[in-house]
Amino acid sequence: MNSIAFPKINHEITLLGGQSFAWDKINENYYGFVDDYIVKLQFDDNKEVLYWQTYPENDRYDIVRDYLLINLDIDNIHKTFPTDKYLQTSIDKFGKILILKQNFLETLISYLVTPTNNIPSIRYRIREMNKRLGRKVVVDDIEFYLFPKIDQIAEVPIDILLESKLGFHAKFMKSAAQKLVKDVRDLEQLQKAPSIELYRSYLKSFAGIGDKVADCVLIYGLGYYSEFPLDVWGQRIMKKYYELDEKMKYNDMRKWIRLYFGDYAGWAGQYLFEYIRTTK
DNA sequence: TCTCAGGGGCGAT
DNA sequence: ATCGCCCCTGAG
Repeated sequence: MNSIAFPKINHEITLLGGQSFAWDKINENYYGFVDDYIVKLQFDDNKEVLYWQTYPENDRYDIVRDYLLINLDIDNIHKTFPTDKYLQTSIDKFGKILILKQNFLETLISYLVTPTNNIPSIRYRIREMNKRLGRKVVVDDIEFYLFPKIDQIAEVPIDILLESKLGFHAKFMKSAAQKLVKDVRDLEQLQKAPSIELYRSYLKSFAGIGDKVADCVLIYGLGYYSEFPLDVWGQRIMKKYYELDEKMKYNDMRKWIRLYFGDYAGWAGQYLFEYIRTTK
């Protein structure tokens, strides 16, 4: 395994906390599917050193660096946060949490599975799909499967997705994949002149993507850290802990949050929800 | 064995 | 604007 100095990141929360469904912790090692690779990570007890390797092609540091935002100074992000007792307590308690830079297409497809599913269930279903459509990579005698290519999902018979237990999400996934294949030119245009509002309205033009899923794709798949996905649970927390109006709507709440938490509101959300989830 | 909610969104009223 | 329903799984 390769090693690099790595700032103290709470890897447990970062990798298994629910922003990504790609990681498994097996014998103190983390294995995850990232683009065309299985990535293996290991952290020393002091969280100062990261050991890593990529498979089947080894030593792809660029993949690890970009995915884990190795060169980003998280302290600078913390400085943008408001003085807030919950946030501060959470950072003191958990240390640094990272928002992973996930593949855009994978994030979009994966979050179509999230409505009315819990995290273990989402992870299970995505792995079932990967088994059927993704490339197999064996690491440490364990079989892993990569996330399928978007055109594979576009062309796959719907039955294969249904066998993967994707249920009523299957048709959304397939039609989304078809739309993504068809929209290559539009996506290139969006990448040339990226804008959060253009991306948001593009995302919401997909069947199966509403406000919440759109925010998830914006922050986790596109790196718009100002976005703060609000599931029913998050809305409940905001109402209770920040005394927001009981009838406040999604978009009004989003505006309030953006104003209060600042440019990295979504990043702040990782700390906030983790804290409240574990100390309620 | 059975019911039911689980990190939403859609379509019909 | 509100309200069933979507498919499947595991918890109780």
